[in-house]
Amino acid sequence: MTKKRLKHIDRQNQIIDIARELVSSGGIHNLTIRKLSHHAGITEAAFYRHFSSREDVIICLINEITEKLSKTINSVLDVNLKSLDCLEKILNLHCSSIELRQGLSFVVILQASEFETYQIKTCGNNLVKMYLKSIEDIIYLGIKKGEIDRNVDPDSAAMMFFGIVQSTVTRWIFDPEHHPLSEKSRSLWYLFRTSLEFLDEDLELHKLNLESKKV
Amino acid sequence: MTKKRLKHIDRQNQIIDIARELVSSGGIHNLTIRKLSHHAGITEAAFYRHFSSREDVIICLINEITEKLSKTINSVLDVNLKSLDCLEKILNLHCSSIELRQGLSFVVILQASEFETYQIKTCGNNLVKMYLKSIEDIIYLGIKKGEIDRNVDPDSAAMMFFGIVQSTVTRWIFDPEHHPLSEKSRSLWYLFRTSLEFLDEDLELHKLNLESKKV
Amino acid sequence: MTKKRLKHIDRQNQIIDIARELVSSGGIHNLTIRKLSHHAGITEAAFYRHFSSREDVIICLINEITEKLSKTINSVLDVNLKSLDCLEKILNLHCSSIELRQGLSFVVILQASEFETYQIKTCGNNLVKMYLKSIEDIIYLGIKKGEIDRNVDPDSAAMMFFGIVQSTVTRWIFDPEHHPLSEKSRSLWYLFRTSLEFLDEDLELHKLNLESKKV
Amino acid sequence: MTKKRLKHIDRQNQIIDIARELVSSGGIHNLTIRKLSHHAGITEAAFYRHFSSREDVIICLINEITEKLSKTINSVLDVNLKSLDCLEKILNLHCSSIELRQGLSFVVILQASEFETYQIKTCGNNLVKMYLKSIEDIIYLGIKKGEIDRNVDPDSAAMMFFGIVQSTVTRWIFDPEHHPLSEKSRSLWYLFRTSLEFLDEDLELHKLNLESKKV
DNA sequence: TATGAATGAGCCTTCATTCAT
DNA sequence: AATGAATGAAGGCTCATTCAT
Repeated sequence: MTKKRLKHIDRQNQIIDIARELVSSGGIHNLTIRKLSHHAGITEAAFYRHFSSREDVIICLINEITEKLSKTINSVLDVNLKSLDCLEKILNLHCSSIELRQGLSFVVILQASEFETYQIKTCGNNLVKMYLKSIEDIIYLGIKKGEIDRNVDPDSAAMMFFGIVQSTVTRWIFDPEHHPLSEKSRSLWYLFRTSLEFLDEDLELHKLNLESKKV
Repeated sequence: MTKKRLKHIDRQNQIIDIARELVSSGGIHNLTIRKLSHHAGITEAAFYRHFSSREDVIICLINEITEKLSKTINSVLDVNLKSLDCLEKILNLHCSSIELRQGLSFVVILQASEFETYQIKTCGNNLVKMYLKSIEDIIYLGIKKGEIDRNVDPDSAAMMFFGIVQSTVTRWIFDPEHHPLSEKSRSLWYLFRTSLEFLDEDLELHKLNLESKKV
Repeated sequence: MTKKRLKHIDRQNQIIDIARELVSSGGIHNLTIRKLSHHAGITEAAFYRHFSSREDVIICLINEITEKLSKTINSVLDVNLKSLDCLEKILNLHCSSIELRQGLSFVVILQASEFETYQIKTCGNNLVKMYLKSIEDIIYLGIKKGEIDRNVDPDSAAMMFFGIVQSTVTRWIFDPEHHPLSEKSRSLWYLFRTSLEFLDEDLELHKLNLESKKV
Repeated sequence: MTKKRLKHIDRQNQIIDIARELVSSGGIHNLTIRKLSHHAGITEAAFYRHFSSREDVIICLINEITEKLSKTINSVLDVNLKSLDCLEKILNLHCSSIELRQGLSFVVILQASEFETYQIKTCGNNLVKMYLKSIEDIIYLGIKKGEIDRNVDPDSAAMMFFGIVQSTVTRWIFDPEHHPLSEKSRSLWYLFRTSLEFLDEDLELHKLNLESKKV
């Protein structure tokens, strides 16, 4: 075992990682101090050196997910893409094998926290709020840049986007073989985009229309 | 206690009702035989006269929800409405206080079953499939009747509809006060409808376009 | 179901038979009122019409076994055989498939009752005493008739006979395939007989010896 | 309570000892985690620090008995005695108050394991096999050394020896006062010895016979 | 800093038995 | 003569957490 004598911060991160895996694979009540400790190669008592309670781990886990998710979204934003391409990229990232392997997607952890203590719920709430706000901002920008129909309500669109992610994950969880995450998300994406932009042919007509109005 | 000596069927229904409340208010691991029995005013041993196991209750609960949901959807279909109006009605029903009070909505129970035993998961899967199929059928009909754009993929649209319900419920659970179910669902609905039908102005342009092409 | 509405006595016998099977196949704590009732096709409450308690059934079972065993031994005695041939017959009966099928042999039920209530233990004690007494009587007769060495202590010999049955059954229970009841009992029987009678060659010498003494 | 905070190995041994007593005094279904814990002065939860399950204790108990029994037999063998004297010593040890007090004799534990799980049964089977093999070896040696009749089948003789132990214990359990273990075993032993060796008088005749044949 | 022993509350489930109908 | 509903005690076991060493 080379895992012994890790620094405090490293041990914490290790435990958080294990926590993510446990929740992903068996729901939040698969997250027990025993399993956490055993997987980390420490005693149950030693666990309490690094976290004050089970609640503490869950909160840290959610916060870490919030941060990572925020970073991921921001990294996509850095690239100078159209708003819709940004959203498409984000959706693809959610469905990528990478995110799945390292924690199934934030959706699962989020749902898991729904009925926990007040503090945990608050963290879950922050995660939702942060996520929706980020998506909302992208859509708002898209409207400003004329890429998205100005009649679209950014908040609702963000909710819808989140709904796509959620329903896709739910379906996938219940029947992983028949519903690969990536496939369905593609056709859902086209539908979603349709609701935001003008259909291609309509768009052209739209432009013509606008031009004729100008004249 | 005046509740003593109920008939088998009545006790079963009573227990299912309590089960629904317990899951709604505290997630599936708030559903314990102890709580179930105490709320029903019987001993834990007596519980086993009416259900063979904890799993049994959950399965019955999910099946009952599946049935009720199916009936609800069918009852809406009976009325000879446009497809989109049907869907709107269904969405409103999901958000109505009635459904909430008697079980928070099927979404919560569904999510709760994700990490339970194989049998429970199977029931959950049936619930999702039934629901999506019902919505899909309505959309398919709408396309046939020319009320919905024929380019729309019914399956994806159903998923999107389900996503709307899910994200709305999730948000509401985390912050019930700031996000009353009914309000948000309204604006989400308009967005959803837009993605299925032709936007009004575009529709006209569309017609014009078609006519000009004819000429 | 034609089993319903049996006469009291028939129902009792039926239950005793089921009890025997349950104990034989799973030890005495496989004998539960639930299993007894279900196998008999009656409710648990109805069981108490025929027996006053679980203890009652066990006592009746042991008594019935005591009676049957006594009859079996007596039936063998009727035939006018040599004492040793009687014992051999009895041993073979214990190992016969018939007795096994209808209750594995009294040995198992006997052992099962070792740590039950005082009353049950008393019945078990009666069974042992009756059995040993019967065997003892046969041996005593054999000595009187000059078929068995007069130095043999009938009580001890009976115990030894009982020991053969017990150890054979024990071995068989733990490894039924490698130790068929009938095979081993045969060679054990020869060994036992040797300890009672004179070895053939010695017997002849013995006779010669006696004759020479007479002269 | 002054017994608190024992070391793992000590607690384990203590629990095994209690287990032996419980089984001895009330059969295997008197061995409950509750009783085990109470007698050990710890909580039921604490029990699980030292054994993984009830099955685990039973297996450990049987294995420990197997080891001790093996050691006992081997210690007797060390002394350079005649085979028959060895067996007599072993029989006496089984009946000695020492072994009784510390676990009633292996016979009871053996019978207790008959209807338990596969793993427990396997351990019981090992115990029987080891015991019979040990006795068999002693008898085989006796035959080789000319102390035991060469016509004797060692396996059957071992079974017979085991049978003596079993029937003696059974009788004693059902009626401890009227059947002290030691008394009966003595006369049984003589009978058993007779079946292995030549009767004294016959032996002399035998010798004469042999001599006359030589002439 | 880490461990090993222990706790108390809770889990699901089965048992023999009772009693009103 | 039988049923259906209920009981109280006990079973094996897991949980998050504490504390002396």
